[in-house]
Amino acid sequence: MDDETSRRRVPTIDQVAALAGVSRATVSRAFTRPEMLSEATVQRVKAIARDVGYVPNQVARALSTGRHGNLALIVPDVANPFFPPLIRGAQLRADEAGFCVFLGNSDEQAGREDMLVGRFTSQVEGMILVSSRLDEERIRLYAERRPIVLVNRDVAGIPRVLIDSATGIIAALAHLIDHGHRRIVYVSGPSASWSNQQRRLALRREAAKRGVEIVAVPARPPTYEAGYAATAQILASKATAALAFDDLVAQGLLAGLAERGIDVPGRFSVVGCDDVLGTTTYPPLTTVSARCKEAGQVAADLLMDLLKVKAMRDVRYVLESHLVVRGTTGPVAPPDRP
Amino acid sequence: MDDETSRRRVPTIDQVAALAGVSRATVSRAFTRPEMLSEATVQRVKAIARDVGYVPNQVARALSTGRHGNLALIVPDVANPFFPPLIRGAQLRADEAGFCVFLGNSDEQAGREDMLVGRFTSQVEGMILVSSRLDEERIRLYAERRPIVLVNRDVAGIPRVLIDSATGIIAALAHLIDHGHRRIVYVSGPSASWSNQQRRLALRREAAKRGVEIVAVPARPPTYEAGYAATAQILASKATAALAFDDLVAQGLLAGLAERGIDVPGRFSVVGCDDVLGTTTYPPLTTVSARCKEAGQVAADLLMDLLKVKAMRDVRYVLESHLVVRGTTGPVAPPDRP
DNA sequence: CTGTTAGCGCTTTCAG
DNA sequence: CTGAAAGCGCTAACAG
Repeated sequence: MDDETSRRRVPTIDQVAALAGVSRATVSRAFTRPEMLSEATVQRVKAIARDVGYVPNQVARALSTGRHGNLALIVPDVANPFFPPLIRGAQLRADEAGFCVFLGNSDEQAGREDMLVGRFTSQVEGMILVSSRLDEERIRLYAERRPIVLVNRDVAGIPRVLIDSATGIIAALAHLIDHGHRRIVYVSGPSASWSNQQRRLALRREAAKRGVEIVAVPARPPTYEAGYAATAQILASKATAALAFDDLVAQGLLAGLAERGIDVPGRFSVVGCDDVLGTTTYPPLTTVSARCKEAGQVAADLLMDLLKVKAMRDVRYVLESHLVVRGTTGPVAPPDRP
Repeated sequence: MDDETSRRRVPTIDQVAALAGVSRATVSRAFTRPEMLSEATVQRVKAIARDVGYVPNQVARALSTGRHGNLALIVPDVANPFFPPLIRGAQLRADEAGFCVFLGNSDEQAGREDMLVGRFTSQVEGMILVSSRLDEERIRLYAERRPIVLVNRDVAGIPRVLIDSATGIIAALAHLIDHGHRRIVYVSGPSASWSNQQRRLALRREAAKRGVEIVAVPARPPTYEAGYAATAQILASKATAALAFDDLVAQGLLAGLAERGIDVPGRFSVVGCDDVLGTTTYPPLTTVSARCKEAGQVAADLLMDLLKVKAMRDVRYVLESHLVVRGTTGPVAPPDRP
């Protein structure tokens, strides 16, 4: 038991009950179901509670009810610009519903994610796992204990929200084609990534349909450095535009281009993906908006719905993306005439 | 009581005890005081626990001990690139110490911050308030209930960690002076901000000492847009370099400069602050590194120390900053000779 | 409308 | 070294 510092003088339900001359149940009800009590009793109890500074102990309440109004959000890396808006979105909704949110950072490691899930389980009513690295079996196991919502991870039977970049990618391709581009490189990301697969596939399919050529150049891991390093190869492909796996890669490419004195979008067009860098650079990046904030909101809403209904439905919520045209795309340059 | 969905199948201490053929007390001790048990018992209990996926219920433990191993971190805006590294840092330490962290987003509003603090109080052992908007009185009040550590907020008597940009700013100034700059603008941030005051003051003092001229141009709120919009005024000042309140503002300025065809660093030098954009842009930004990640780590460590010692010391931890020279600064341009 | 009676799952003396 | 028993503070049937 502790203790002198942290719990000293914190009044309990019994003290209030004694003072008010009622039972503990009555005090409890005065706070949780006042409509069950006479107006007078409620007032009296509350007045006394206020006097002695009584506040129901959430921990005790949680132990008894199993509901503590907490949820957990686990992401691979808080510092990756893709996640903060998502976190923000989820938090916004949680806040509105009076929920507190635990944040976990898995560091992209399944082991750490596993540990975090364990640590959170008893303290939350449900969890949101973003880009989970856990294997399906494990996810299913945890989902049996607590409602779980997945983001950007497609496991049948587990509620999930997926950001489908296909729509945006297709729009981006159309945009480039409209501007006369006929040979376009896709700077690809992690081959195991659900997002990368989506993007690559959509691009390939659409390009075939439209009769333009796609050249794939890898940038792995998908970072600024990788994009920068890929510049030479991209240029060598004789393409006039590039669509990058994400904004970070696109920025790297932009840097590589700038360093070679190649004007963007005058001589080369670049499209990013995710829209996480916003307009923080020059020229502002044309990109496929991933709506990560919405993904967070939807996931949180979904989770809290599940909590309410206490029924596990097989939800697969797909968020479409769209193209945001800014300053890095333009008409294909006229051929050099020396 | 609930319930079928949310608590179904979560193994309890009793099940493990039964399976291991020991008492609950022994299982409990296997996790909290293994040194009290024989090595063999500990192993056996833990093995079984692992098999059935037992993890001690933090809520029950908290009710019994008064300690729940949670802490809260409240920031003004998760999506502001300054905070994620800080969050990451704090979390890293908390994790290592077995703490779970609640994340709160105050949206820069004192009211919301206040509400969050209230909501968290009963569930955490302590809190970290980053760039708190609460007034001192309120902070002091809360600090009486639970240990509180402040980041970038200087309230006497409350443990705080401050990122002192002065050292970095002075280095930046020296760097610019070395390159021949004699008239430099400071693109200032929120006047109420502790950080802005630090930066401005350091710059002013050092400039006076070194005999160079500082021109202040405001960018409020400190955003990309504000930096961009300030470009004209900055140019009009006839300065040859600018030091921006933060990296976002610096980026805005960079965009404004690029749009006018002014070469950086050929014709104009720019220094950012905080080092949150990293090298994600071209040219890579010369900036004053704020070591935000360390700030988070120190704050978390400090808080957990406080928790251990149960004594409130008046700590004022100052983190110095330093200059990171990248590609946006260079020698002052030779005068135009038409 | 209000009281009684059991726990929620875990820790912790106190005995063996 | 291990077990038995007594709660931590609150909620939730079930009776009245």
